[in-house]
Amino acid sequence: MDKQTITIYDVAREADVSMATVSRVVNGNANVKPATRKKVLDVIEKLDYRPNAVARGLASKKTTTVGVIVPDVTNMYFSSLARGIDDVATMYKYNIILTNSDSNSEKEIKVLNTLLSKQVDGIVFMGNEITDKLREEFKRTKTPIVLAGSVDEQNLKPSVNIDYVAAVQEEVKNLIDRGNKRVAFVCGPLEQAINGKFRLEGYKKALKSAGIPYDDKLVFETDDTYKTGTLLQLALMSVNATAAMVTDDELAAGIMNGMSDAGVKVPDKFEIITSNDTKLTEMVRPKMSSITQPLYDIGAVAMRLLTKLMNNEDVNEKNVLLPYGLMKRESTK
Amino acid sequence: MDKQTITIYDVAREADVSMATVSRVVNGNANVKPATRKKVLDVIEKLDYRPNAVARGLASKKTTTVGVIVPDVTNMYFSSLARGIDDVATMYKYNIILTNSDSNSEKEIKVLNTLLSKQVDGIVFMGNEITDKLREEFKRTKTPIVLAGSVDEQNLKPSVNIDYVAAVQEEVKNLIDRGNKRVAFVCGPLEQAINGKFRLEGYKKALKSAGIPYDDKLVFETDDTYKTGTLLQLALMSVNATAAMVTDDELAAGIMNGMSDAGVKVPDKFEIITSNDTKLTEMVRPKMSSITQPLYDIGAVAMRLLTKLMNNEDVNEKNVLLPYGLMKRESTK
DNA sequence: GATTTATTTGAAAACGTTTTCAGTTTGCCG
DNA sequence: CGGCAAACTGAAAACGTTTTCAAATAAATC
Repeated sequence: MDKQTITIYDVAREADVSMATVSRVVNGNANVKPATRKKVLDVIEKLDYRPNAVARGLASKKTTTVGVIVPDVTNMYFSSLARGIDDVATMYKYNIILTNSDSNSEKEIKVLNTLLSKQVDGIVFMGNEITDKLREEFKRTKTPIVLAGSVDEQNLKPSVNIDYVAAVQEEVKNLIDRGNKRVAFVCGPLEQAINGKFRLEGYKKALKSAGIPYDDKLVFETDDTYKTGTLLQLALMSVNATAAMVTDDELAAGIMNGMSDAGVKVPDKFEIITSNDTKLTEMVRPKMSSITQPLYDIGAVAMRLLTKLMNNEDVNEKNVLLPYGLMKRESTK
Repeated sequence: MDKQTITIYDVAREADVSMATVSRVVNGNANVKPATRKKVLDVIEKLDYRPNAVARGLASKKTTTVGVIVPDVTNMYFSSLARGIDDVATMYKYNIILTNSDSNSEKEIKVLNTLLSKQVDGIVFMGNEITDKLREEFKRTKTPIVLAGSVDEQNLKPSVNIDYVAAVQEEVKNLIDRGNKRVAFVCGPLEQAINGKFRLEGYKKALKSAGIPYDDKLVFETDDTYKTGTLLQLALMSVNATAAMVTDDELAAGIMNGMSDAGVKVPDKFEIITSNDTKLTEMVRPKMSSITQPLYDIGAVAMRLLTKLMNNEDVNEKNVLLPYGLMKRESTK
């Protein structure tokens, strides 16, 4: 139907050189006489030749494409990471194939495999529950994989994160120090190591060093959505919580609005700290105090790490922890 | 280094059939005897064979990958569209290469070309300023392109949108009917046809039919960011505006918070209507009234349209307008 | 059972590059 | 100039599929 496309062969013929030479000039190989280079370049220009990346990928076994698996791009936390990833990806001449997994283990495995069949040069994975099956799939491939903003308790793969334990511990300590005896811990699925293992541990540690007994009535496991947050006000009140450490910004916004709508003043009657410092924290009233994470940077560093892995450079630190901070805004006293 | 990969040839040998036959069973071609099919399938299973999509792409000239060009995934408006796109893409067995353009025409052209060189089967483009140069690039390729949530005044390419003129006109009319004599129009870059041509036209029409003269002091051209919104309060007050029609949710949130922070009660002293109905409208207090757009659907329909184009099916309506709505929340009286 | 027709199969040529290896030129030196 | 190294260049073999076309086999018809 369309035999319009110009191939390297056409260029070679027209420039009266071999395909090899054309390939060399296209790839910036030094071993080509300036005169021939120019000749070829002119023909390329004239014919409007564009290399076919698929053929190139087949021949060179490099696609300059990396896969990105994300629970949901619609979530600001992940879109921020994704943006950081894409920026350094393009900086290194890669493109990203973006896939949404909905945190569904089956889908994760499925897209992982289609990404591999598409011969991506590497993968950055986001998603906090690394199931055994997924880990098996990870092991099956030699394609480099790095986790971004996602922890695997077994540290099978390189990763970029912050120190969730310390961050939560510090914030909960602050809450306690300000006089809150009953601090709730509102989180996403505890199955996810980031919640059930790390953040919860920080929470417990803070309680312990303050001599407060752990009460699992104060732990609320949710699905991480705004909507759910809005419905939590009553439950939180009924256990006499006066503050909450929340693991997701949208969830936290929901809780806060639920409180406000029910007439519970934030922060006077109820303090809230959230975890991701997305721009949502600033848009909401009162503005939410938050653990600050360099979201964009986590993505960017993860991608940078991946480029090294893809290049077979050796990396000294496989599990990077980026610095976190604590941003006091208006949802805490 | 790694000669681990199983090819179709290995399967053929092991199953004692030809590569053609293996290819047929992999592709679900009907013309293969059940017995051989099973034999091949067993070998595939045993060898853990996975087709190489790159080779497949070269041979078949189909990559089952589409390019998505978006100003910024971090913007909820676009991430919602992107999600719709990805969902129907995977439904039709495509993957998406996602690229951020920052609405920068040069970058748009650049990524467009790298997407084409990667032989994507189609492209969905988001970004509201279609420059002549970009249009030229669009014309250069036979790869189908559709615009999602993005208008081109010249209607060069198929697109999926809502009727921005009518939507804005209707909302501004409501504002006027409620007694607002001075309604501001706060928008992103007027160069973008969606603002400078369509929405502005709706605004003007509404004024006209209410017999109110158009006053360009009431038109505020911005960069569409939250931050800018927060800084607009004074300017809006100084032109005695009592309401604003805003073209972006984050921008609107900024304006509203700017107002609230300055002690101007919304909606009592100032009414605000926004345009994109992202989930932000619900998270902010007061909740923002908005034109509702089926964001996810716009993406989904655009992608569906693209599949048809890629399939050479003919489509009856090239420029789809999806229904919009008006959602009254708390930022209007 | 001989034909005819339909169903399955395989050989080999694409697809558009990169890359290896051997050959040609060129430049330099004595 | 002759000889040798260095700089360029080209032929052809990959890369791992799909696809075409003809051949082989099986099924159906009379």
